[in-house]
Amino acid sequence: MHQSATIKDVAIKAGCGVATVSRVLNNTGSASPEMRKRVAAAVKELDFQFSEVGRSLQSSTTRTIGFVVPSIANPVYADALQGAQEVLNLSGYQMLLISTNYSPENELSAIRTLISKQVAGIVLTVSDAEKSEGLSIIRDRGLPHCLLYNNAPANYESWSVDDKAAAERVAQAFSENLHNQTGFLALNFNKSDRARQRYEGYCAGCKTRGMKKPKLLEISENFEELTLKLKQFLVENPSITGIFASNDFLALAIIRSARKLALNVPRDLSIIGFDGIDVGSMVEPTLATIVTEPKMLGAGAGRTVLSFINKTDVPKPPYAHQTFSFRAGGSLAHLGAESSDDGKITPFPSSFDPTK
Amino acid sequence: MHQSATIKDVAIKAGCGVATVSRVLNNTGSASPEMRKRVAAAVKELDFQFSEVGRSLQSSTTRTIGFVVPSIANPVYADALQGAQEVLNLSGYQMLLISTNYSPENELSAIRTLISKQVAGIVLTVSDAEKSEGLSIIRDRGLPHCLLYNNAPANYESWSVDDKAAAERVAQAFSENLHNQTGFLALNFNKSDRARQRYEGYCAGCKTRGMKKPKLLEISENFEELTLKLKQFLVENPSITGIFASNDFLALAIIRSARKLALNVPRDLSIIGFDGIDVGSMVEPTLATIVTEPKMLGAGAGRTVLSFINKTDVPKPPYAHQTFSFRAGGSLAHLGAESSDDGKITPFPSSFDPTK
DNA sequence: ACCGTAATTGGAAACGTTTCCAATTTAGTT
DNA sequence: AACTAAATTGGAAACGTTTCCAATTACGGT
Repeated sequence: MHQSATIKDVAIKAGCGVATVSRVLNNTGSASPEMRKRVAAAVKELDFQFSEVGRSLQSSTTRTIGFVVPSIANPVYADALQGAQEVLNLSGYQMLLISTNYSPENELSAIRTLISKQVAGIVLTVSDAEKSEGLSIIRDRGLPHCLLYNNAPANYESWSVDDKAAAERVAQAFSENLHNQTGFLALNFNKSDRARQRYEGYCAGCKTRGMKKPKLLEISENFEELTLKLKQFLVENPSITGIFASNDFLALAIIRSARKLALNVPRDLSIIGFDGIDVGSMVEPTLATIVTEPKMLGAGAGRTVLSFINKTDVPKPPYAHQTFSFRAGGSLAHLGAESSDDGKITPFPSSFDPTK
Repeated sequence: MHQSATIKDVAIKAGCGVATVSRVLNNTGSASPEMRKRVAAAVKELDFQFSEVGRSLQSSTTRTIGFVVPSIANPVYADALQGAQEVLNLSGYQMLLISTNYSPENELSAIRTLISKQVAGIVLTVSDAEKSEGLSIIRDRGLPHCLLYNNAPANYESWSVDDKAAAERVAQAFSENLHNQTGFLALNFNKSDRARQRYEGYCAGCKTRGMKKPKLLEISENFEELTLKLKQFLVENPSITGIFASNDFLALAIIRSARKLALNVPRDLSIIGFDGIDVGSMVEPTLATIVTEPKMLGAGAGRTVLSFINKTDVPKPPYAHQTFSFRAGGSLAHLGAESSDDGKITPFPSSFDPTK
């Protein structure tokens, strides 16, 4: 339970001044072999490690990058963090992580906290990049930063999926398979500009391809209600043949709900997801989805901030159309002439209860 | 791009000493209303925020807790981190996060880094709690700490799933459904004491219930080879009727592989997973699995460390048998008399290719 | 008007580093 | 042997806080 030794302790034990210890340990300035030996011995004996706090105060820079994300539990951000982590570790930086639960107020206080902790840079995902107060603060201070999963306003660095283009690609997929009227399923629509941009892009894509404007199906946290909402949704919009879910998790959930309503996916209802999580290709039917690369994006954002700090070349984010790809899957059906069942549904009873 | 203001700047602008500013801002000691007003004005004008670095140096404590986990991308740890995050935030602490990629060397250097950053406490998952060098260092220093997902040696605090008991529960489930010879599927068996303890517990459970000793099927990172390995495994062990996968992800992967081999789950092969990820109950068949609560565990570990720091009552981890529960699912079949197909298999060709 | 007590205030030290600069030692040249 | 240049060394200041302590000011009560 011993207190940490300081450089002063080392100096005393080695019988020299603190300046010498500092020089020896940092390999800056000269020192006699004899002195090096004595210092090394003292360090070993005391199990000395520098206090980063002392160092930071003196150098006014911490080797710490702040991260602000909506949720760690969301695999998209978790993967991005893992990617960033690997990049940071190689450069000897650490990750100070705050999750905001999709709340703009938390974003602001998180950013303030990171600033007072004197992080060397910040990687962040905000709920609305255009209006974010925290983001302006960061800018005003001239803190190295990079957006992640936010399509950036002018002059902001950002590593992100081009949500609009990706959503248009989804419209294309539905169109190619002769779907005309589809739905868009979103969670927390108002809390994230990502969901909104996907919807926007999707509407645009549908319009371009002469499809009907997609119907919006919005749900809150509560997944239990999803089945009921889906049933209601399909009754109100009987011509719907497909649903674009704004993430894969929702896609799998809606497939389950469809199953509970005795609907066959994809025969009665096609589903396309977003994100490309691995389990999507393990389930039956496999999930048609937009595949993204969260790890690559997180790593990129990390590298970008590091490059600002080190004043090296800023890495180029991928071109918009390279931030995603479409993965075909069994959940998307082609509405050929042979398809007699055109979306008319018999919503219940549930033929199968997976909770049993 | 302005430099951060310091307390000295505030003092000058407010026309007083730094001690006064400190007292006013921290609400410690007295100050005249007039003075408070002047200081407040100066703070606002300069957009002053304390430097936590300066504060930490003086108080020799950071409001930061270090976290060491094998991987952020693994949803179990991601969820645990999210749970811890929420607890920390409420107490005004932040999370300094390092992931080790399941490597003991990285564990040690991560711990050293955290110590030199002077974290107030550490929550950590190590690959082998009995032998961890980093853990001893933490102990020697008397740093507040708590293990997460490691069953603790004596005197160590830990929030963890009782892997052995949970694995025994899996044996019970197979036994109740009249399975006799089963397999155990593990990834990175040697890198984690979790997997080993599950295997141990599972073997013990099978023995207790008079089942045959489970066969071990071990794979490396590469999921592509899984199908081939499974085929080989079943050819070599034709009497196997069920497989216990050491996590849900593996369970879903093995179900896919079974499907590729034209095997029906659960008719030809039953599967039980571990972790209880949500998608497990969305897929068809639903996944029988051990449900755990990573968020609760992460939050508990966080609270434990905070309680050490604040010298308040240490929260009690759940009793061993409350750290998990068994969730029934369609992937586990009852081998009744009507089951004519007793595990004899015709391993190929694949009748369905989900990548098409 | 005067005194004692309480409230208010600021100077200075301390926390653990790095780095400037000056002082000392060593080595090399004549 | 004397002198110069180079290498080695340590003292002290600085980074941004908090807090001890002493000094100053304000306020009631006689």
